[in-house]
Amino acid sequence: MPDPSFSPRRDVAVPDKPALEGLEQKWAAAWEADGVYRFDRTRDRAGVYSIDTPPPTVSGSLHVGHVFSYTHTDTVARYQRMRGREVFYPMGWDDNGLPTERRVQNYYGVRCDPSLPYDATFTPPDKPGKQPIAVSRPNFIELCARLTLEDEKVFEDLWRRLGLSVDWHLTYATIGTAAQKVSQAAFLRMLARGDAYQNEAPTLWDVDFRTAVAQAELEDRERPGAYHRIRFESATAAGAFIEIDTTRPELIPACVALVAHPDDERYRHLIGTEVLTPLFGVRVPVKAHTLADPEKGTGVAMICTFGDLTDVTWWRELQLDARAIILPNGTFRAITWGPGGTEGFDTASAGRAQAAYDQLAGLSSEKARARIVDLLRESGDLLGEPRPVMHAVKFFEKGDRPLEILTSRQWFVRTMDKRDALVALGHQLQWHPPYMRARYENWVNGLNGDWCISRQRFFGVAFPVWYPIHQDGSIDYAHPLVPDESRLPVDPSTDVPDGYRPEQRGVPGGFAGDPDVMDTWATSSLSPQITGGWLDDPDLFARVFPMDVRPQAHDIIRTWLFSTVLRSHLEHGTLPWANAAISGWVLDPDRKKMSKSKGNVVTPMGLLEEHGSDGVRYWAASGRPGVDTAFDAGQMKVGRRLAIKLLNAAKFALARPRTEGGVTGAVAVTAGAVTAPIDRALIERLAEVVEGATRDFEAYDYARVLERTESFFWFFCDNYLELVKSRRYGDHGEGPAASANAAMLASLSTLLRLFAPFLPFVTEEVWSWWQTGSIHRAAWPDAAHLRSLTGTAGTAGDAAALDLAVQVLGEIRRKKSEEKKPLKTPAARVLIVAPAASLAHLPGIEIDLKAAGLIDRLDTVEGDFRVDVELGEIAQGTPS
RNA sequence: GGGCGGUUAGCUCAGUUGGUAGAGCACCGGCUUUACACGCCGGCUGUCACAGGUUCGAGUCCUGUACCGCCCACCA
Repeated sequence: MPDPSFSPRRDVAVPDKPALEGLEQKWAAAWEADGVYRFDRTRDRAGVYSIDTPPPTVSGSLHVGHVFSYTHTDTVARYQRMRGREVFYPMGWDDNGLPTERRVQNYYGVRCDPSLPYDATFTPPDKPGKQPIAVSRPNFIELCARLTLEDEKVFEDLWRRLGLSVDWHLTYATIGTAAQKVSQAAFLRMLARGDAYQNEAPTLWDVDFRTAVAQAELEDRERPGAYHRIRFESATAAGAFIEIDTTRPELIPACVALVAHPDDERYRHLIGTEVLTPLFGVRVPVKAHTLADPEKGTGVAMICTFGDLTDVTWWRELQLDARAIILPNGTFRAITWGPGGTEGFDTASAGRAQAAYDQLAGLSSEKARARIVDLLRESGDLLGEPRPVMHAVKFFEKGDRPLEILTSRQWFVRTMDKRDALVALGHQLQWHPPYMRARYENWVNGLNGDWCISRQRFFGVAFPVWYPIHQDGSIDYAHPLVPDESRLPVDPSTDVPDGYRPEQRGVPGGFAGDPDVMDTWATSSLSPQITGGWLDDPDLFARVFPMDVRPQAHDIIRTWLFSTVLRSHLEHGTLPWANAAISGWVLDPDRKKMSKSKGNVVTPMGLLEEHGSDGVRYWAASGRPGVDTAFDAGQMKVGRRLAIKLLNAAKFALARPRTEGGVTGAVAVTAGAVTAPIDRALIERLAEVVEGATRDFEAYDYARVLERTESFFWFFCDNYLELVKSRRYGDHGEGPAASANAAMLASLSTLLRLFAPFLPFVTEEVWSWWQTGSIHRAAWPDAAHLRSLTGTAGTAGDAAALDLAVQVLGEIRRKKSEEKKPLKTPAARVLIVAPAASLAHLPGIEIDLKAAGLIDRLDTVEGDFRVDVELGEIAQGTPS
């Protein structure tokens, strides 16, 4: 059976002192020059293995966790390449979004003001000034692009050093033109189909970033708070009160109702009555709703617009008034109370309400809370003192203050009506490890609203939409103006809708651009379409999509993975990929997630320099799919030693034996060349390793492949090579030497290729000593080919022969160790007691055993297995 | 409150159809052995979290409990 990867050179060149130093630079340059990882787009879909690479956020630095998970993907990519598939392995940069905005603002000392026109001559100051300079959105975006370009270069250098086999011609940026065009086109298609819609509704709002955020970007944080027992007086029976508990007394001015459970006997008689809010004297109804929990507080809750998501539900389902008090920046807005005052704020005691409220206007929620507690205490409406409590509060994951809920106009993607389809797609997807599907399903089933994709920010993909302005100056949101796809990407803050002139911007009868940008996930959820050339290169798209794998970490299943599945479902009616390979996190030795500060102490580049890229990759690849793994420099040292061992073992295997016939280290190994029982057993064992490794790689269990290969390799070095050393040097003739050489070379070739996905540098180095071409384009080892080397007779019984040899050799070693004798001490007499069936294998291994064990006399007796060893003396004159 | 993982040697972890408990690191002892002292050989180390159950036999399967971690939740 031909093995095209096994084409040894005639001029084998093994260095005297092989070393790892410098291999990364040497081979990274060679791979680039030779285009080893270049994607060949002439292959059809079946011949391609396509990867939906996660784009790391560039406005930060790469940390150990990135090295960890990207290595996992790279091992699979390299395996697939060696299996003969053309690997589509792009690299993206997530330079879109809030983190970049923040960095650019600080770095250049600027602030985005979308109302300004583009200034082509603008250059940022050398040093950021005290007062941020206001710049237009296009100028701001230019600065973002400029800064991220620098970051991206640093990232690329690290990835090359780590040995990621990406095709560096296939890069993308989430703010790049291609990404903008795809995002906008996909949005317009959603709009046309009705999958995207605009709505003015209560929305989760971050008061610092002053933008809407999505459910997926929430996180709960434990914060100290306090229950305040507040009394509401009956509107009809003076002196009768209802008591409630609240953690947000400052929202009393926004109170629109009280609510109790319909089955709660204590309050049933009050349902349908009205009460007056304390301090403000607003008449609000007492309502019944099943979400009111009799166990919580007093059993009656205050409904405000809006304190939390339950308030939104109550407000909507009970059809209550809206009484909004918080501005987008988180402060209490100015309000006129009393009959004829600001809508919704009618009250019986206007003067008192106004006096109270004026003390809150302009304050943040936190400050207003402290103030209103004083007022309530003075009025007697606060019963007892606040009772401190720790409770979970919702935050934007990147935010510093609790979220508020504000009514605003936002763009949404319909997801609630697609949950069943999304769950079904989750079942079609192959998850590695499988239990990660539960997180996805959990999330989909827990969705409580459509996906809000608009953000009131600047550095993102703009909504390609304008609105007509009525003659009265109001904006006609119901009839958005959209561009033809051929115009994309557009920036509605500078571009003009078809049929309008620039001077019509913002004037009655003219148009207004949509001021918002898309959520970063609304763009990155299209990563397969962006990299695959969905719009511009349908030929490429057909060759790579749906993709083979999405590698990513488990913390963004609810965001990136979910949204990508959704978008692919909407746009193509299919899954975006067949497999999801989920990586775990890197943890501190004390089991905490690697923190930023630690990540800065342990820089990835520093690790690569200290332990070598192969050493670091070894550690990374030992982390099983989906499993959080402790940071362990010890494992990197082990990996480095493994790489060094490979150099030395290869040097030995390729050394020219001292034979008259001039058999060199690199003869081609042909069918039937492996004849000695020990050699045949080794090859059979290796064939089994290859089968297992292939099976595991197909299941994305790269860690097991490494484990299997490594385990075999150490056996190969410590036992097999020691056993056959003498024979392969030709001490017992050319025939026996040829068998050992054939087995050694076949093993070396196979081991190098098994290790190649994990240790790309050292394996390429060794490969280059005696083979042509890159090992990373060589064929993955084949068990059938290996077995053909042992001829057609089969290898039954050979395994037992090898086992016996190893056991006896072990006993001799133990004896020498026990007696603290040098290993070169001869064994004067060795007696093997063993069953006849076992002893029958002895003739086949006797030569190797005697040579390796320095045995002078070897006897055998039938019986239960035992080995007796008598040591001799080291002969005088033995060279030391 | 719901869900998902985990609990095996001092440490980090394997243990895939149930069949006498494993590796590496660390530790101890020994050895310059014509690939490697960035090496080699040998040794020490376990109520497999706990309690039941199924089975001839359970680290492995079932039930429950405890603890750790993560995800989710309408936390007034």
